[in-house]
Amino acid sequence: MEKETDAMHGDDFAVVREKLPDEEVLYDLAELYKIFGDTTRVKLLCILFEGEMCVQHLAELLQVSQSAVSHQLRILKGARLVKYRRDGKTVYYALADDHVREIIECGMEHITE
Amino acid sequence: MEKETDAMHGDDFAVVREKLPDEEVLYDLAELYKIFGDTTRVKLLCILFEGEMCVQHLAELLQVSQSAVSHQLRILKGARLVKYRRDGKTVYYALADDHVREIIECGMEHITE
DNA sequence: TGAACATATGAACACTTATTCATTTGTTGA
DNA sequence: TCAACAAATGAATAAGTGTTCATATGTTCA
Repeated sequence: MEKETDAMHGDDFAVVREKLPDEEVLYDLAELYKIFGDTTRVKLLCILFEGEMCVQHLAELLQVSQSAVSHQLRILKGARLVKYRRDGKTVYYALADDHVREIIECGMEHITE
Repeated sequence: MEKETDAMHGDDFAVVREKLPDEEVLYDLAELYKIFGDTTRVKLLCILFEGEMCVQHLAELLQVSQSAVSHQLRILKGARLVKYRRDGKTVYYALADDHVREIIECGMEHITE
């Protein structure tokens, strides 16, 4: 019985392991979601749905310090979720692409079900 | 000029605030993504794509302790991302619905682009 | 009932992370 | 060039999180 059970597990494991994404992909996936897992960052991204905005205004809208926003924007930038352009002294941030929108909308569906 | 700028900001803010999801929704959204933002949990969910599995086997597949898996399953259960059924001494976990699959696939697209 | 097994849970610890504060970098206009 | 402003950054701190270890709960079978 024990032998049979072990064999069965072996097979199951092999099948599942085969279909499972690579360790690295799963790690990157978790890292991506980690970025969305913060209220400040999610708010930033949602605000940018409406178009580009400068750091100061983002801070005002979010009611957090300029420094805090800047730190978070750095993280979003690092994950290529936002892009930016400089116009004189001010820097305008915008969504990098529509993936961001899709990901957030996908999560929204689960929330508002 | 300063007055005009302030007025503009006021309008912008009002427009953006109007379209922005409620504070509570954004909080819940971040909480949801926070759950996906851990390698162990993402792996658990991906494994469950292939069907239900008991705690012990999940632990073996993930190479983590039974306790660790159990703790993480508790979190997934709390977020209604997984469901479970008891059969004797063993408990089998499975995905709660297809939302989970969609959310993970959505993130995958961003990774593998 | 009690031994054996599967799972769940609580406390503790190490590690990560978001914000704040102080400072620096970069840009404009006088 | 220098003062004023916008944004970025580094260090420090406080709060949150995942794992481990020990133990409890729940179930089966002798």
